[in-house]
Amino acid sequence: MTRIDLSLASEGCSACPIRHRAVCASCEGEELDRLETMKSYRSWKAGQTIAMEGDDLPFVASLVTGCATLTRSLEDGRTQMVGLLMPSDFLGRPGRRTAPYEVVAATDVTMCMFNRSDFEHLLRETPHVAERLLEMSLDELDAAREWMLLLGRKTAREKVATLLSIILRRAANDAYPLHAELPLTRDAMASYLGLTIETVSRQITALRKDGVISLVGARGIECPDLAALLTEAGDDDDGTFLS
Amino acid sequence: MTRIDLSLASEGCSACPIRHRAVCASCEGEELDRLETMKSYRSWKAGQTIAMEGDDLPFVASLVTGCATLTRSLEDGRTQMVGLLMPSDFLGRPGRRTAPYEVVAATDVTMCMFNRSDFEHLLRETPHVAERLLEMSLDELDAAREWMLLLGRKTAREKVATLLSIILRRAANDAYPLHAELPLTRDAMASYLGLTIETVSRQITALRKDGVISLVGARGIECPDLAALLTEAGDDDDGTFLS
DNA sequence: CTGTTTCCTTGATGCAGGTCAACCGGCGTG
DNA sequence: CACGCCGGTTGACCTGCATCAAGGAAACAG
Repeated sequence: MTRIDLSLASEGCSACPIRHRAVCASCEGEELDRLETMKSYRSWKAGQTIAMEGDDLPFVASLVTGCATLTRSLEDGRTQMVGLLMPSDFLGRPGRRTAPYEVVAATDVTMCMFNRSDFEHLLRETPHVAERLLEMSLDELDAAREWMLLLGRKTAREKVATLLSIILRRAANDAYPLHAELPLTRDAMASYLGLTIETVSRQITALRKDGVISLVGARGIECPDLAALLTEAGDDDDGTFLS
Repeated sequence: MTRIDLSLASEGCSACPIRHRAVCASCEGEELDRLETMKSYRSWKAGQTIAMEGDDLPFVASLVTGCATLTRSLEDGRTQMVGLLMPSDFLGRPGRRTAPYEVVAATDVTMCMFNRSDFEHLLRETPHVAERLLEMSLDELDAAREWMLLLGRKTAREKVATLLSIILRRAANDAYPLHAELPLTRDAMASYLGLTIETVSRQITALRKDGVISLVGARGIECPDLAALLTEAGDDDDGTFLS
């Protein structure tokens, strides 16, 4: 169920891959030392549940590697993804004990965890961290609002094109054609987009047949012309809304 | 276009109706005095635009009275409401100059405004305020996520029932049957819910015919049985997601 | 190697909600 | 008073996506 990732545990914060983007980004010297003593790593395998809706969540954490999803559900079982955590994203909320949504590892995941009440103390004493957390929360709020526009008004094709463009943009290697490995199953994509698996599959097929993207192996996608994909996405503004 | 609300301008913060819920909630004494010197009031009539998408927004503000909407749009004109500001809610983001969405007064509106860079200074110097702003932002994020569940997965009837229940709950006078005046036009409701005007109208009619609600005059609704309405809304948890 | 499971694709069909259009009542204005 | 306008309702029709169903391919276990 749980395993310690030794390669990370043995290194200090200064070698951390999310050192300069996570909630700890603005910490230096003493503050960083303090964080160092508070943190612990924990990993989950793809598909494992990190927390259930309503669970007690005694920690907060930064996602170090992998990808995790936040999902809310209705009583009859319909579900909607409401958050997608990527490396450096923050999980948990100071001042709240229970998780308001299910948290699931979409790929293998490693988190850098802090005891919640310890972290709350830290927040009160180091404005740096509080400031950075506010900034990250506001970014997430912006992302959520962009996502609302997608859910409320975009067509299935636009939704799929938008998601693919986000993933490609994240992968952001400067190679052409743009290439990325999908961190999400069709199921997770459908949950993200407020669609069914079948519709996602059909739209991906359609985009492929129209030459906007191509599939490489089981999980890879390529896009020869990002501008074309962005046009399909309905808004050709920057649309960087995964925070 | 702009007018000063004298009844508010003449009073100090201590008489402010949102004194204990807004971003200033935790301020006392000197901090409050400082806010007092920084603030100014401004009002808009229902329907007026407070800021356009992309506009420079040189202030941040607390909504004192009335109701305002935040709306994002696609290039071809489709729009989605992404925020609904009620009294005590905060508008603007420290560290950003331009509004990422259109802000419109849904009813007559009065705001308590601060110059943005002055407010940013204040934030850095008074952790109280920063803390409160973080708390409010996280509440808004929760609200946005609940809203995403609605947009992605609820049926038209559930959407309308959810919105009505939120409005009734906000109005929260203990009288029965529960009563409220709708602060939103059908248009605004449709924008909120990711539906068309026609569908909203039909669903309201349907709920009325089914005895779940009744209409009183042009803008009033009554609900004899909130539990029944919440059942129609699809989730009978508390669903308080207007922050 | 074979059976099972998981993930994905494709096809056939139905329906919720969008679109287009007409109409109604209230209200402000010339 | 007549008129136009605005917000809302209702009807007829259409379509985009969900639903139901079947089958393929890759990964894995025995």
